[in-house]
Amino acid sequence: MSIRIAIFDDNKNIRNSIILLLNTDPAFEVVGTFSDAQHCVENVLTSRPDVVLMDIEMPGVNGIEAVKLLTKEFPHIQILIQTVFEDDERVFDSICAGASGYILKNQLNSSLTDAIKELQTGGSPMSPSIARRVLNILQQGYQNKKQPANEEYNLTAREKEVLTAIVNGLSYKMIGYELNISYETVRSHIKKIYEKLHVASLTEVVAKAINQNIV
Amino acid sequence: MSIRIAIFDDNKNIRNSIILLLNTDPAFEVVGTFSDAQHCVENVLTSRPDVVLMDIEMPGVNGIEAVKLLTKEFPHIQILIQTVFEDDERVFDSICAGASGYILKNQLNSSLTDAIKELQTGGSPMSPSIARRVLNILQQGYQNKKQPANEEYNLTAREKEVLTAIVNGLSYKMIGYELNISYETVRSHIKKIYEKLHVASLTEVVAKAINQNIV
DNA sequence: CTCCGCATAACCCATACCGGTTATATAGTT
DNA sequence: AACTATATAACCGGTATGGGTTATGCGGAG
Repeated sequence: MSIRIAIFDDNKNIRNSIILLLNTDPAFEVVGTFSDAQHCVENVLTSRPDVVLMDIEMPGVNGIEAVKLLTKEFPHIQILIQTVFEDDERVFDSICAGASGYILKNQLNSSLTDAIKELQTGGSPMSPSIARRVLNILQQGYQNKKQPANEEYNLTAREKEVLTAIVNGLSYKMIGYELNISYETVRSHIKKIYEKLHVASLTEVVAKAINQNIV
Repeated sequence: MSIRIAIFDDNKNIRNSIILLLNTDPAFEVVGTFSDAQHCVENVLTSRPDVVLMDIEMPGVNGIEAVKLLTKEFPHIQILIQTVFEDDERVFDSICAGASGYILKNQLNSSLTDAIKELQTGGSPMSPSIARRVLNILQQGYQNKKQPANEEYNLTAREKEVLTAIVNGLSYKMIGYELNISYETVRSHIKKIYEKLHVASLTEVVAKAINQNIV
């Protein structure tokens, strides 16, 4: 059974050349071509494609918005972004919107058919230059998240338990009940935590614990 | 000028077959092969490769640790992970450690040479199945980060000021002083905030404010 | 012009939290 | 055996928070 494909692209020439290309391989069947994404949900509903080829720059609803709409309605649909843009912003937004692949138009031809087949086997075709951007985004996110996590406060296991309970909003009394220790023991632990984190109130503890993800 | 390549892999057969493969193309020059990453920094220092092929599973220092060490010492080095593993954990760690590409061993051969060339032109070769995982990681990170940020609590500008002060660890008295309002007014605002955030203590406010980045 | 949201402010009372200090038992170290 | 870290526990006194209630002045929506 052939792979059903829908094409969204505002450029008629590109649409036609893609159709020509895909028709040379019996593995593909173009079931719909659309010049805008205004009615993409209905278009997909009626043409029932396995794979959607999506341009980004289009009049009206842009490709990224369309991806959001489509993945919301059809969570398992495979969407391959094909565009001339390769800025971080659009790459990131497309992925977050739910695209399964992202390839550049300047290297379509041979790779497009491979890319579609990869989509069907659970892969995510990506142009190497796009992949580089994706990696950079991930690495940056990692740094932003993990950077302040370095400082070591030498909290004991018990103190971390208490700390977690505090961050979860429990009162001293509740913490004592949860950990099967007395109210005063909870206080003892918390005093120690205050010392080690160099703070003097629960609010500061919570802020510090979350921001430096100690919990 | 040919691309200088260093290989880290504990399997002698794999090392040899990679060398054989790369030697068929004059664009490549293997300048070092190492069975472990114990002395990877020195190895790279002496062999001066443009591209490092790195296995993950190795005795002693594993490939991900090696990537961290190498990118720390040589920030501009290109490291291509080649492994049989494709679990989220290792993919994520490798990228965060600073790898520029990640391909699976079961599809080396033809693609390895292409991958190395892509690295040199600023691309990040990735096996499609790896790329899928990377996209999933990004999408999840996005959801975790952005999802809880949507809820609108209808805090007024003043309430947000008070909230920020709370998160910064100020006491009611200090907040009053900072905002030039009375202690009791601060309390009034905080009571309102409790209502709107559906909480009943400062610790909960701080945790909620930070986690849902209201501040 | 009246009602509502907002910012301001005050009061009472109860409970929670903070700081300092002290103490015991246990386990691991030197 | 003496020392250290950890977990446990208690007491006192002081300050901070939390809940409920009420009130005033201002500005915008109807």
